[in-house]
Parts: sequence; C-alpha cells; structure tokens
Amino acid sequence: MSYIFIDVRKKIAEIVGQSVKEAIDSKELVLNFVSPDKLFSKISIEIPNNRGYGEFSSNIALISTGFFRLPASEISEIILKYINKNCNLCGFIEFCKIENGGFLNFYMNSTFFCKIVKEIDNFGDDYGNSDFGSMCELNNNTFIESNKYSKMPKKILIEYVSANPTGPMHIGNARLGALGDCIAQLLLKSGFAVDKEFYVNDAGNQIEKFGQSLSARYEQIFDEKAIFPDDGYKGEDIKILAKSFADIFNDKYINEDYEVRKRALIDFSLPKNIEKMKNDLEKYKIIFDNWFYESQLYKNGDIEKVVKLLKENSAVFESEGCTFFRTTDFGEDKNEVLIRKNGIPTYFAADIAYHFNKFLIRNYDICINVWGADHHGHISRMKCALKVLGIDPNRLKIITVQLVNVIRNGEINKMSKRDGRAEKLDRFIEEVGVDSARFIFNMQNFNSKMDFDVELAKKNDMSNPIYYIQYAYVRFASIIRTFDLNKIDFNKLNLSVLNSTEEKELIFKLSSFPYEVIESVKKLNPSKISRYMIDLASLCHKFYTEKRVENSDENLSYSRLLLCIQASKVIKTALNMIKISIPKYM
RNA sequence: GUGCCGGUAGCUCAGCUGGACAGAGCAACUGCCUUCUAAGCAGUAGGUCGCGGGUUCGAAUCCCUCCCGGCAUGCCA
Repeated sequence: MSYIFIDVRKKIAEIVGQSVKEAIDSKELVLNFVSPDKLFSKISIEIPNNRGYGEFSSNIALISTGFFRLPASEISEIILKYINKNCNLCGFIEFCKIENGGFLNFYMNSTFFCKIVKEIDNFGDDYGNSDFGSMCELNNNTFIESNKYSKMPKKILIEYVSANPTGPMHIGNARLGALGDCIAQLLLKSGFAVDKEFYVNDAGNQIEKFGQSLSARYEQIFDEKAIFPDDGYKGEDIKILAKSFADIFNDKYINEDYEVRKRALIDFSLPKNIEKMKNDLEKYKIIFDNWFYESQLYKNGDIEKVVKLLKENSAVFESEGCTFFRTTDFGEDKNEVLIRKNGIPTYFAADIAYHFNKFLIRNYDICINVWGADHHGHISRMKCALKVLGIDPNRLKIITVQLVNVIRNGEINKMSKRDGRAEKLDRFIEEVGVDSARFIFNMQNFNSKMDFDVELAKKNDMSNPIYYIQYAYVRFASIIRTFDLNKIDFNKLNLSVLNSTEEKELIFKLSSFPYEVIESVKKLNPSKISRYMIDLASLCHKFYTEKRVENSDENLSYSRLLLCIQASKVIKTALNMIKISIPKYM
C-alpha cells in the first residue's frame, strides 16, 4: 500500500541525503569531526506550517552549521546545486529554492496535484488505510517505523472505559470511551489486529461493598432504622435497585442469613447494571469485542496461579497476615499487598492475573490501557509485576487521561464517583449529542484536564467544530447534487486547471490524510486527526467561497466538481473513522 | 514531603523529537448573501509563551531553581 504524499516525502529525504553526500564527496562541504551518519540521521522532511513556502521543506542547512562550520546560507547554496541535479529522481518536484536564510523548500508540479485527485478515487473508502501495523514497534510509548516487516500485523488489545459496575457511568467514562474508541479506530485503519475490551470489575472488595449497600437499602425499606455503612455507595441508583428487588421478592430475604441476602441482591443487581452500561455505550457508538469478567480470574484460579508465580520468583513475602509483593526491590516507595488479611485478593493482584491472561494466555503483542489519571500510581507497580512474570513492560502502554469537569451555566460540577453526584453519562450524551461529545473529547489533548462546557457544546457555531466539518460536507454535497454524474467522463478531464491557491491547498491537504492517520497512530493521539479535519473543512469552505464550480468552462467545472467529490469522500472517510454521523442536509 | 499532568491572546486551546513573523476558535469591531446552503468567507484589534537562570548561531520547545492549579501517594478500584 503506498501513497503519493508519503512516497514523495520519503523520496525528497533521499534526494536531500544524496545531495549532501555528493557535496561532501566533492569536498565542497567538509565535516568537522562528525560522522556522516550522525548528520544523515537528522534529515527529516517537514511540511511548512506557513503555506507559501512550498509543499515540503528541509532544514538540513540550519541544523548542520555546527557540523560544517559554515553559515546556513552558504551550506544551503551548496546543497541546492546538488539538489537541482538530483531533482529529476522524483517526477513531482517543480523546483526547490532557498528561503529565509537556509530552508530548502520544495514546490510540487501540476502532475503531483492531478495525480492526488485521482489517487483518492482509486482508494475509495480505504483511503488512509495502511499496513503500518505490520511494520512498526512500540518504543518509549510511541510507535516507530521498523525495518522488520512482519507478515502478521501486531496483535493489540485495547482496554478502555472499564467502568465500575457498581453504579452508573459518569462523564469521565465518556472521555475515556471517546478516546479509547477513536484510538482503536485509528489502529484498525493502520492495519493492526485490534480487539476492544471492557474489563468488568464484578468481583472483589467493591462488589462486597456494593452488596452491603444494597442490603442496607433493602432493609431500610422494611425498617427505617436499619444502618447504612459509612463507606457504602450512597447514590440513588442503589435505592432504586433495592426497591425493584423488594417489588419482586418483598421481605422474603429480610430474615435470611446476611450472606445469602447480599448474594441475592448482587446477583439481581449486577446484571442490570452491566446491561445498562452496554446499552449506554452502544448509544455512544462504542461496541466492545469482548467483556472480560474479573470474577473469571477468581473462578479459574488465575489469581492464585499468578501469586504462586511471583512467589517462585521470590518477589513475595508474608507479613501481618497479608501477602505482599516486594515492589521496593524495583525502587518503589513501599511494598504492595496482594492478598488481604481477610483472604480477599486486592485489585492489584487481580490486575496482575488479568495482564498475565492478556499477554501469556491470549498472546497479545501489545496491550493498551486507557485509564483515568487518578490511576497513574498503579502504573509502575503493574510494570514491576510484568517484569517478574517475564513480560517486557514496554509491551504495555498505558494512556492516562486527565479528569473532566462539567460546566453548566458557568458552574463547575466536579466529577466524583463516591458521593453519587457525578455527572451521569446517559444524561450528558442525551443533552450534548453523540457527535459533539465524541468530537470534543477527541479534540483536546488527553494530558490536559478538561472543563467541558455543556452550553458551548450545544451551540451550532465554531465553539463546536463538528458542525463546521459537517457543514463543509453538506455544502459540497449540495454542489454534487446539481450535476448528473453519469453524463460526465471524468477520465478525459485536464485537471491541471486546478491551479489556484485555494485548489492547490485543498488538494495538498487531501493528499496528507494517510500521513496524518499514521502520525496520529504513532503517538496514539486522535487529537491530531481531529485538528486535521478542522483544517480540511476550513480549506473546503475557502474553496467554496472563492471558486464557483458551475461555470462557462466545462473542463474547469467538471475538474472542480471532481475535486468536490474527492474532498467529500475524505471528509466522509475521516468522520466514519471516528464514528461521527454524516448529514446530507443541515 | 515525594511522584505524574498542566500553566501560551479577555476565554477555551494548538504549537513542545530546538529553527521561517507564536497560531486557531470564542468574545469585540469592519466588510461580504438577485449566482452551487452566510452553521460560511475576508479583515482589524488583542501576547513579558507562569518567574528567573543555563545550553545554543537560534528556546514557547531542551536542562536547572522557584511560583501557581489538578491528580496520586488505601489491606478503594
């Protein structure tokens, strides 16, 4: 799979490298006690952020002043001579020139722009798809291109949301969901073998508390004086569940043994909560390939097995009636409890077993976990555990997402799970809409904490860019509607008439889509692709305003029409990728 | 105290593997609808890039001190 944009960028890097090499060989440039490889490794081709400086750019002259002991202007003059000689190695370069004291800027010819318009057509819905997933490796938290091309794409498990099933999902889950889902989509488009998973914490301590809370609320229905535990779940949802249980069983469980009553309430309530989560997420267009139940790890003995494995590696000791993991051996501040005094394994123990299952039972190459920032303290000890189990911790990539506050009428509602006052996901999605929510959450970098203003998200202007993008699509759709496409032979067009600034910039933006997808996936950051969409929409609107499609020149009309068709295809592909709806009218 | 994330225009944020005048949107002001959807386009105004050092030909970007905000630091998950 190859794309003109990506190939040209690579080719230009080769030309620059070749030209520098020739300049050195001819002694016109002399390296100052530096190995040539060090210089060549620094060659990278950028896209000038300011349009009007050509399509591609190299700053090699600026960064090599120290290597050659010459001013950038002189170095660039020398390199340019050789570039001019080598330019014909790429058929798309019109010329290269020096600008702003040493930048070597490459301007593309009309063949380039014509070919791009046709290229999009050839790929159709697959435009932007790549086999990056077979030719990369995870290094320092980002994917980098690798020389090792594997026949099989990397097998990735991405786990996200994994909301606690003891209560309704909240706004924080909405951000994690939007982000995780878009990352998964990016990975799929980039040729990884991706499975999306929700980890259901249906066992352990918090389910015990869930049961205690339910039991207390159930008892309170029949006896107002029944005591509610201090650390119980205080949300209304618990009362409602207890009430519906009582509606069916009445006081049948009041005189039952406490453990029996608790179990009955849990078995009644948990499936209801999980079903509700599935429904809400589905409305949010998130569908998981697998729901993994923590209780499985208890039932099949995986937790015991993993603790035993850690023990065999002398990473475990007993103290004060607990089983500890010796995390201090890895430079942590303190040792972590795996099994409590009461015999119940901690979340940490279960999570080690879960990751053991991901890597060694199900054989994923890479696992990505999307976690709220409040979990970040869990990362390093998790990686310690992987080391002991013989799993390279670099194979686990954890994305921590900063928390979200909701702003209503200028007032902040801080998200907080425990007190039951957190913004609920279902209400939130209903109010701002799926498209807006998904887009806004993916627009901002996940490292920044977010104040989500509900009023702004509902507005139909650029405070909410999704409308801006959809509107660009709708405007082009309305142009396309006015033509009878069956009567036009697009193959016969002379597309070189698409040579205005508006047209060339739009085409160039379209050409970079496959590149942008890969750049986003490398950093596992969809905000890049969201901003690309806004830029693309902006160029569409400019073109729309400045250039009339239907005009007296038939070749020009149809060429512009074809450009509209290709641009709307790319917008559609991009919106589909992040699962945002594509309206025909607005 | 220690660790992680952030501090860029009045507001919300891009830019952060060092490089071309620090960019968008919102809010303010000025133009543009008898022609394919004005949910749009063009323009004006607005900045000690938290403070102070350092490295460099060159720093919002890299390093250090400090200040401010959020999160974590549970036998919660």
